[in-house]
Amino acid sequence: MSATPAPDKRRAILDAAITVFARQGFHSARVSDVAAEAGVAYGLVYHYFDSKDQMLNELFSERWSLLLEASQEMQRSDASPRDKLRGVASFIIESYRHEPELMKVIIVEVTRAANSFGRTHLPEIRAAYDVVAEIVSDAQAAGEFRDDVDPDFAAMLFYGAIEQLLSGWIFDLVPGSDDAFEHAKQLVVETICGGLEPRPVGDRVAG
Amino acid sequence: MSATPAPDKRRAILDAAITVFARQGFHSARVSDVAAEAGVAYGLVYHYFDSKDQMLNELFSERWSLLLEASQEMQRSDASPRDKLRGVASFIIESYRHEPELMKVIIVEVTRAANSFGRTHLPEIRAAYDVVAEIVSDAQAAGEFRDDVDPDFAAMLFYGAIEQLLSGWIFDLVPGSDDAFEHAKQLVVETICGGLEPRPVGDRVAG
DNA sequence: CGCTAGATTGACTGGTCAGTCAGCCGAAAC
DNA sequence: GTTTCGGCTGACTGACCAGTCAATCTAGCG
Repeated sequence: MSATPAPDKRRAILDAAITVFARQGFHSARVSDVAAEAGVAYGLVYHYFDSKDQMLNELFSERWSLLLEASQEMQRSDASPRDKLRGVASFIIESYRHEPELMKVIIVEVTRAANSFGRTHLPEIRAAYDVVAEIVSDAQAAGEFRDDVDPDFAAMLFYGAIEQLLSGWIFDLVPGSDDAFEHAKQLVVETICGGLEPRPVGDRVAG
Repeated sequence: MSATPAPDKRRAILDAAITVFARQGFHSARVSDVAAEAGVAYGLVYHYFDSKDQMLNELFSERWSLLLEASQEMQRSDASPRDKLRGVASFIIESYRHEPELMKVIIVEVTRAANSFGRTHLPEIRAAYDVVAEIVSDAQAAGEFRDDVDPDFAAMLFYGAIEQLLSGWIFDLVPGSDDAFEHAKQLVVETICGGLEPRPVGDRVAG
């Protein structure tokens, strides 16, 4: 009947993989751990997936496409550049708030693992950077951002900063309360747009 | 005689480890690869080192202590906050310019590998963040930086941004010419201190 | 009921390496 | 010349684990 014959078990395995990869890291996670966590026989994992790698690839792509989509939607909107950036930052931070394990896996095992899975997914990752670069570029064309900063450069700073924040929460370098999340959303954009040095006059009119 | 009996071979092994780890990544680098690269018998590696891990640990700590020292020196100097930050950024970027393989290993295998070696060296890594946080904190006390941004938060943004830049060069996301390095030193500090939005009046008086 | 097909099981295999170890070699000591 | 000892060698071992596969189970169907 359906194209995906028995989606329950397949999903259960994927969910178990999130938990196990987040807990032990992809490398030291055994396939048997995933099977056990899912309450399923070892062999069944290979019924639904070609390899251990494929599970991670699927987890990443599934989620990253949402991020990409959300970013593009922000970019297309008629919000201010600052609000567009805030939208992207919010989406990422909200993703972490709601699914910290999945985001941990994505950041730690893919995005920041440029040697292994990061390389595989480089095009997808870069696509997300490009959207941010576009936001900056448009803002420059409209005179709302200074034009002596390369948009790609700005995009790297933006993502680097947010990833570092998430890493801080993931590894308890810094407490990750709901309050901290809300605060961070504002602050990361405020800092990147406004800078650390005080503005001469009063604060600019916030969007 | 000397405390370190035959430093030549030991150093040769360590240097070979840099090359091999940078080329293949720590995980897929075999100890036999390191021995071959050093032109040395397999067993000799274990004469000088307890384990494969120890080599990486030593490479990291050796270099990171220099970074920490340089940062502390900047922090103690009477330069402007902006110049202090530029000093730290410059040191890191210069390190990459002169020893790209070593820096690649440090960033990719330790700093951004929070699951494995990053965890081991967390105290050292955090110490470097703390110095930057102190620079920011002092600047705030002197009224030179706005005080509504948490210094630890600012430090994370700063390091996140720089690491992302290095990653871009390391993995050829972005060309890494001498020019790009000089430009990046200026721009990363300028962006973080000055922000992406244009300053109302003329540029502030640079230090 | 007998048949088929897909889901499910888990013991087993094959390959990969980190780390060991028994011994070799050359130089200094006597 | 012989002894000693640390640097040095590389074949070998033991552990680990991804992926395989033959067999069993279950459900639908005529």
